[in-house]
Amino acid sequence: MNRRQTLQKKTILTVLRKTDTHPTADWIYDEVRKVLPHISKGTVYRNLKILSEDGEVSELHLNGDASRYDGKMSPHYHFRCEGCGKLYDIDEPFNAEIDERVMKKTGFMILYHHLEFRGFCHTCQNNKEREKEGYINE
Amino acid sequence: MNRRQTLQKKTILTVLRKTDTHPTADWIYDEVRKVLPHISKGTVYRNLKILSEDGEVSELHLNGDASRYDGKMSPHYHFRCEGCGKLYDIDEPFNAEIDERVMKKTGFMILYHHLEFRGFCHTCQNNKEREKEGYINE
DNA sequence: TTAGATGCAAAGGGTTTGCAACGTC
DNA sequence: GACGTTGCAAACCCTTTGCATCTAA
Repeated sequence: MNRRQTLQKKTILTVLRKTDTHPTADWIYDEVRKVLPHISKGTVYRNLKILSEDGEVSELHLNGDASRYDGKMSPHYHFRCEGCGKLYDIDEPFNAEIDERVMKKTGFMILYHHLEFRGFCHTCQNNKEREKEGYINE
Repeated sequence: MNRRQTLQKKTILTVLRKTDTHPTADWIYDEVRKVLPHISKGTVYRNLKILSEDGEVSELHLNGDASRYDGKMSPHYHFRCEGCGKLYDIDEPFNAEIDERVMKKTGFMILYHHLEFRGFCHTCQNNKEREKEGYINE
């Protein structure tokens, strides 16, 4: 099962590498269609799966909605706002020792870890303030 | 919008508290049906969402499959085996300071964080060994 | 009494898949 | 030429929802 280099796959990877966001398959599909108008969603999904298996991108399963994909492969952490759902990269030093420590303790072979912070971003904190003050009601 | 205590909700919570696994809604549905044979899946989903909103259980979005629910509410970490997909609780001290630190650095209001280790469990490590030795082929 | 909860079934929505045609190696 | 890949559409499957009925408070 040897992988082939297709225009579709290359374009998907380019799109993903070019953005700083963590797009959904749907967004990627729209973006790729600007270059390859006839690409199908199935192809996008198939390639995202392949790229993820090959370690070219990572698939993030963060909430109940659609998967998101990350073209930034250096280890880094995330922050998700529970107000607006936006995902941010966190510039916090990656802790490599913790894998080692847990590996020793558990005997599991640990390859990496995901760390995600949850809370409210600046905008949503402000909105909460305004809610409290009575400007916004639900 | 006042919450009511129903037999369905109580049973779901009991089932979830009694297990050490991280079951899917479907497994919970089957389990609850042993006691309440006429409960519907919609009710299970609705209650899981309510319990999760109320902080009684937590909903884990770990991979592309179905959501899993965790009745253990004390903060703890997870390990997911990439071989068999099994999820384990990790007995590693919960790091509360890191929230504080990232909060100061970013200005985000951080409430909590999720940490998940990935790799291979004991069984799957052994299987990989056997694969290498040629006993298992793909 | 009344508004929240249930059961049922249908709809939703992201993702996967079967298949014939196509393109890469 | 062989076989991995594509486009298309239908199928899948987990989850949500509308609605009449029921029930906890």
